[in-house]
Amino acid sequence: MPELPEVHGYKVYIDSTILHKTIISMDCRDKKLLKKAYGDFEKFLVGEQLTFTRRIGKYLFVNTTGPKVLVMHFGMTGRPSYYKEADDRPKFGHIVLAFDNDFHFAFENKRKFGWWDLIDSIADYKQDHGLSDDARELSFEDFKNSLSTRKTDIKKVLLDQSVAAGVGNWMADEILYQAKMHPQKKIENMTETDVKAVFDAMKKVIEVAIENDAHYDSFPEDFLMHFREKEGTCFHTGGPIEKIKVGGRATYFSPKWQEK
DNA sequence: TGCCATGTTAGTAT
DNA sequence: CATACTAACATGGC
Repeated sequence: MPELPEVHGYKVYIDSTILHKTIISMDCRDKKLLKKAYGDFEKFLVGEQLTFTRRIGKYLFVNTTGPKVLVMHFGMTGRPSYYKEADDRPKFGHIVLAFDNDFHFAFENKRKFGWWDLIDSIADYKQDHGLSDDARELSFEDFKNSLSTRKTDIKKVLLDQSVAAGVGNWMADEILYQAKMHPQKKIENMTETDVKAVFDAMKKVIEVAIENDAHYDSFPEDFLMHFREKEGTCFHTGGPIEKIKVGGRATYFSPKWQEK
């Protein structure tokens, strides 16, 4: 479930493995994962090198020595994998690049919700897809301004990639737990102090998750991740963790701790 | 066996 | 245009 911290980790991994090597071939088992024609990917990637990456939210932009930028989105079940022997292709490595050092790069995607695209400009893409600045770098001013026009539940707004790019379902629950905010709290009923509390919690959750390599088990003991599953008990109140639907998404929270 | 999960996108409705 | 709701996408895991 790659959200901002996981994709950050993927970026670090990719930066340390496949940059500055010439791509000698590409293989794609399922063309549905490609947003452009397969021939375009071959044309613009084979013979080129990947130069540097940039992450905005859950999107990873990979610059090349050619005219195009490769965009990767990992969907719900994606991850990168770098390996040597062609026989070691991962089971769900649906897209593979081969490099001139004999190593391979697989874009693993168990449930095929991830995809690749080829674009001309990151700035234009960000604009056209309504992506906000990455949540890790987002300013409080921008966050506050995005919220000011909204009237719906805070959790729905947190999941909106035009508000805080990179926040996904588990992060939204964790942020609201840390901020002591009910997921269905209406934006219009939130004070500036409330908004700041959510913003600060968002920054904290992002940094803690990145520090721990998005490894949930090593998160602090008062993080919701540890008792998010059913039968969980709130660290602070000892009360139950409840599961509801907000915006069609499974939402876990502590009713005693997170008041409306 | 059948439901659930994840993130985005598209379609429709208000 | 903003917002909201639903379905679709794919498929492993429980």
